[in-house]
Order: sequence, then C-alpha cells, then structure tokens
Amino acid sequence: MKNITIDDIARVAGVSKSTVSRVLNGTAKVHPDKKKAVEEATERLGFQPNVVASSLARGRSMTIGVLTQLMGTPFYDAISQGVIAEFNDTPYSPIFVDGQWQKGEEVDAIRALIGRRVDGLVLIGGSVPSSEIANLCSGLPTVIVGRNLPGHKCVYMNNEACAYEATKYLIAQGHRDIAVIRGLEHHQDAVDRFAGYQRALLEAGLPLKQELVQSGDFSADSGLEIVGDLLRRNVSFTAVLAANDLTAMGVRLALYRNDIPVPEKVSIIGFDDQLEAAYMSPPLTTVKQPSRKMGSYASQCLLKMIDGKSIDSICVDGELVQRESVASIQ
Amino acid sequence: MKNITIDDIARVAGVSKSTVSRVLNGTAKVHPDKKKAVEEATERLGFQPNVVASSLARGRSMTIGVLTQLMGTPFYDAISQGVIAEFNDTPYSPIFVDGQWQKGEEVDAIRALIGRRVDGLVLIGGSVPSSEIANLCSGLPTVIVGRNLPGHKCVYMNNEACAYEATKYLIAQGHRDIAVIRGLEHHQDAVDRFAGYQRALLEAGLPLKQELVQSGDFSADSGLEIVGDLLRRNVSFTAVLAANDLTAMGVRLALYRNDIPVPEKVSIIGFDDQLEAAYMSPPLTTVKQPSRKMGSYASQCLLKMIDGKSIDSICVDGELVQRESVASIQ
DNA sequence: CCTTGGCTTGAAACCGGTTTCATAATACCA
DNA sequence: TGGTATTATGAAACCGGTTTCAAGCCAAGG
Repeated sequence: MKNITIDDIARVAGVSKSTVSRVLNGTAKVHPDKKKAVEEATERLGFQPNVVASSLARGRSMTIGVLTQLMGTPFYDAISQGVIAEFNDTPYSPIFVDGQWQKGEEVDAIRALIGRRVDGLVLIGGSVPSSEIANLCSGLPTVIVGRNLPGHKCVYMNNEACAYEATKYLIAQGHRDIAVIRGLEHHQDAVDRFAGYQRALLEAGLPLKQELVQSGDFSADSGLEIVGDLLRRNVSFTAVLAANDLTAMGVRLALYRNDIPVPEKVSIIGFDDQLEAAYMSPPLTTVKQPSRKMGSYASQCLLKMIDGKSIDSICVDGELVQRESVASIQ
Repeated sequence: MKNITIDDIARVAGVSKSTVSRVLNGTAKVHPDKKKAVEEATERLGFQPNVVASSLARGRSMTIGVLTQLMGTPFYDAISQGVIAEFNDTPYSPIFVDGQWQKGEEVDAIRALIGRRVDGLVLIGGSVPSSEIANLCSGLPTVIVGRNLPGHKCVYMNNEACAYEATKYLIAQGHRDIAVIRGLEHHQDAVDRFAGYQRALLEAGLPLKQELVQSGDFSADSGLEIVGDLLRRNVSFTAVLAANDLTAMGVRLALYRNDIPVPEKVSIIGFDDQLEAAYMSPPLTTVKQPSRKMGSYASQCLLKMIDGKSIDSICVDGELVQRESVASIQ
C-alpha cells in the first residue's frame, strides 16, 4: 500500500537513485543497459515521481497561482477558462484562489499563493493597487489580465476606444439620445468605457444628458431595473449602450415587457460578446472582448517570463460585431 | 534576496527549529517567552512558511485535484466556480486540469494530479469508465460531480425525473407534439433526460414520434439548426424540450427568425437555469440545476472524506422553474 | 534530601527527490 | 603500453520543513 519511491526503483534496477533521477529527467547520459533497467522497473512498479519532493529539491513548484474574481460575470470566467486550457499541455498546473473583488481577500489570496511557492502569478482583474502588487510580487513573474497597470505586464482591452467606436456607430445610425448604463462605480473598465462614450458624443457635438447616464453593476438585473425606470419616467431614448452583455439582456427584457420592439424603436449594444449574445432575439450587436484568448495570452506571457524572456504588455483590440440589435433611424 | 526559512527564524529567536515549528503549528506547548520571540521574529522577517516543504514532510499536499471539462457549457463552468469558492476558506487549494471530455486526456490529467500528491480529487463530469476511476484513484478520496457512478461518491441530479416532470408539465398544458433535442449521444445526462421524456409520453398514452426526437450537442447552434430544419420540413410541434438552456436559446432564435411567437405558437423548456435564462425574451421556463451548489457539496463531501468520515452520494433535486416560455393550449 | 514523574526543548532522522563532487571505468593518443 | 582526458556512476549533501526521541529541567511526594 505504501508509495513506491525512487529508492525502490533504484533497488529493483540495481542502480543508484542518482542514476534513476538522471534517466527520468534525461539530465545526463547513462548506459543503455541501466537506462533500460530503470525504465522497466518504473513501468513494472507503476512508479509516479513525487512532484512535491521534486519541487522542493529544484526550488520550482511547477505551479502557477491564479487569482480569480468570482463575481458572476462571464467575462472573468472565460479568462479563467483560457488560463486552464493554456497550461493544460505544459508541465505547469494552475492553482486557483478567489479574491471576490475585495482588496483584503485578494491580498490574503496572493499571500497564500506565494506561500505555495508558485513559479508565477496570473492576476485576473481585481482591485489591489499597483504599488501593493509590486510589493507583494516582487521577483515573481506576474501577469495581470483585464486591467492596465503601468509598470506591470498586462493583457487588457482598449475599452475607451471600443466604447467610442460603439457610440460613434450608434450616432452614425442616426441616434441622438443614447442611454448608457455604466458598470460598477470604481471599476476601471466601466470608467474607460464611459470616457469613450463621452468622447464620441463630444466629437459629434451632442450634449451629455445626465438623465441618460445611469450606474449599474454589470448584472442583468441592473439593465432591467434601469431601463424599466427610464421608461416609467418617460425619458426618451432610441439606443442603449450597456455595460456588458448581461446588462444588455436585462435591457432587452425591460423593452420586451413594455412591448417596445428591438431594434425598431430602441437599439442595444452590449460588451463582451459572450456565448449567448449571438442567440438573443434579436442577436445582439456587441463589442467582442476576446476574453478566453486574453487568458491564453496571459499564460503564454507568463511562461515566457518564467523562461527569463522579456515581455511587453498586450493590448488586445475589441471589435464591434454587428448583428441585429441596432437599427438605422435616419 | 534569498528566501528566509525556519532556520533563520530559529537563529533570530534563539531557539531550535523544532520549537519554531511547534509555535507555528501550535502542536505543542512552548514557554511563553520563546513563543513570543518566535512570533516577533516571524513578523519582523516577514516569514512565509514553505508549503512545499511542509507538504513533503507531512505527506499531505493540502491541494485538491479538480478535473474540469471545458466544453463551453455553463453548467460545468458553474460547478468549477462552486468548487473554487468552497475551498477558498480552507487550507486546501484546488488545482485544475482539463479533460476535454476525452477519455485519454482525462486519464492523463488524473495521473498528473496524483503525481502531485493531491489529498483528494473532484471529478467534474467526464467519460472515464467507473472501473478505471476505481483503479486510478484507489485509496484517494474522490468525489464525482454531475455523474452518478454506483460504487463511487457522487453528487448528481435526478435527470430522468426532471425531464419526466418537465414533459408531464407540457402535456398538462395541452401539448401533444413535443419535440425533444437530445444532448450529446453518449452523455449520461442526455440519455437520462430522454428516458424521462419517454416515460412521460408513455404514461400519457402519447406516441413517440421519431421525427420529433433529434440529436444535438448541448450547443446553441444545435438548437438553431434543428428547429430551423424541422420548420423547413413542415414537421408540426407545439413545444420543444431542449437539451439545455443554451440549446433553448438556439431554439428561440430559430423561432424568432421564422416569426413564430413564443410561447403563443411554440413553447420551450430548457435545462440548467443558467444566469441568462431568466433574462431571455420571454424569460425561459427551465429545469434548474443547482450547479454551483453541486460544486460546493462535492467539495464539502471531499473535505469530510479526507477527515476520515464516511459519506453518501448526494442526489440533488432539479426544479422546474416556470417562467414565460410555456403556454397552455387547451 | 532523594527519587519519581511530567514538561519543555533541541538534536537528529526523515519526507523523496536533485545535484554536486569525487571516484572508478573507459577511451584516446602518443 | 603507459599516461591523460573523458565519461558514467554512486555517495552524500541539500531543499525546508515535521516528528521522534532522549535529555534536561523543575516540582511534587515520600
């Protein structure tokens, strides 16, 4: 019942444990006969090297710490997926902790990961200030996804530009009263997107109407509530720029409830292009965030950093995918 | 720059490393003065115990292996979320590998986890046969989620009964021609649900019409394709039992494209109750799978097993949540 | 005052690998 | 054939903790 170790192999194969180690890792040439003996013994006993022991000896744990944010939005989930997928074919395994988008939790989580001697860190979103990250993770290869923090290696999207493009597109379709539902108050993405919205309005010489800018929290419910409220108060608008697809779904439902046809009366644009967006009725026009790919990129970057290569931050471009939730109202 | 170890603490505090270990783990009584000295040294040097070393010494890695299936359906993703969340406040950390729902990959993945000396295993879905799991994981606490394998500890849903209830509900609303879109061919959930569908039909004395049973793959696209095809071929039906919510979204879109009102002309029932279901237009009537909770349960069970307690499999009940995608056609 | 018993404590063995270093064996060349 | 350069190999140290074990200490009891 006891675990078989490298010593058992050594005994059975009639060599020293050093030789066994060398065969297993291919770190030095050994005589073909001995090599064969070791391989046979390994096979016969079904030996599985103890990764923990080898981690300790090598000083490399072959694990990557991943800080997730389980805030229930598909964007961050998809990034995690990308990370898992990317490490699947490497000798590294990702180990997950959740920060719950709360500074204290996040710091604790990062500490725990460091205690596990991870070889690198992927920080997905989060709210820990830049300087603190620098402190905590100094000397440890670290990549941040979904946030752009100068001085760190990041994989992020050009949110401002995307929101600008999306708004500009709506304006080009003849929309003048474009409601915007912002994401969480202090969330950088939300701030950036709102900035893009403003820029497009400004550029087109359109006024920023306060009653059209609303604060949500990235949830579907916030879209439902806010648009319902707007309608009740008879605020007029012909388009909605939603914080993300989830919010857009809420918006669409509010409109459905009030028998307002989409896109004939009101157009909608979302953010993310999550799986479901293409199957809404009508299919949602949205800004595609290559979230899963961002997870992959981050992992690839991290691997390179671990290999000692130097890396630049990556800004991925969002892309407005035009489907059927926007109408021209010339 | 070098890492500080327990020896450094011992030297600074003027005690032996044994004592330091005892203070850190509280495994034995030590003189208050020494205890204080150790704590101060730990604090002052910012000492972080090396989990890898302690894992090796204790023979417990404090990690849990999780086999995921990144097949792009929200159900399995949600289970993973539950697992991460549940372990977040324990000294255990989950480590993820993806099996891609392919036997070979899965076995490799499990092997890799065992090599890492995980203290327990959570197997989410997957297609490895029961006996092989028994072989691979013998002696290792293991919980399987989303599958019911006799002889193993499982957390699963009563799919047959749920599909039965859902179908019965449709029949009660006056539906006679109920199309069913099955999930992946050999997927147990799909098989069970279809069995429930058949049982309800049989019980109501309704014939099983072959043209109404279609094979999909849990994707939205399969719903879109299949219903589009049915419509083109003028097959008549008044309701669709979809493989899952994603498929239901595809179904809904196909109907939208053909100007067939939901639920007035065709009713839809999904499976999962994923986040988006409640915000479809109209909100989707669906069988709620408490996926995230299943992840939590599985983790809790595993923790108990690790503690040596004995555990039974858990069958969670799905629940038909009635929203607005089903109409009565008496 | 001496003995017995219970506690705290440090030395050393141990977990299972990797890696250095010295040695033995082989190959090479004159 | 002898001497040196080169390899292959094993012994032992090491990674950073935990745990056993025996010794040292102090208090209580006879």
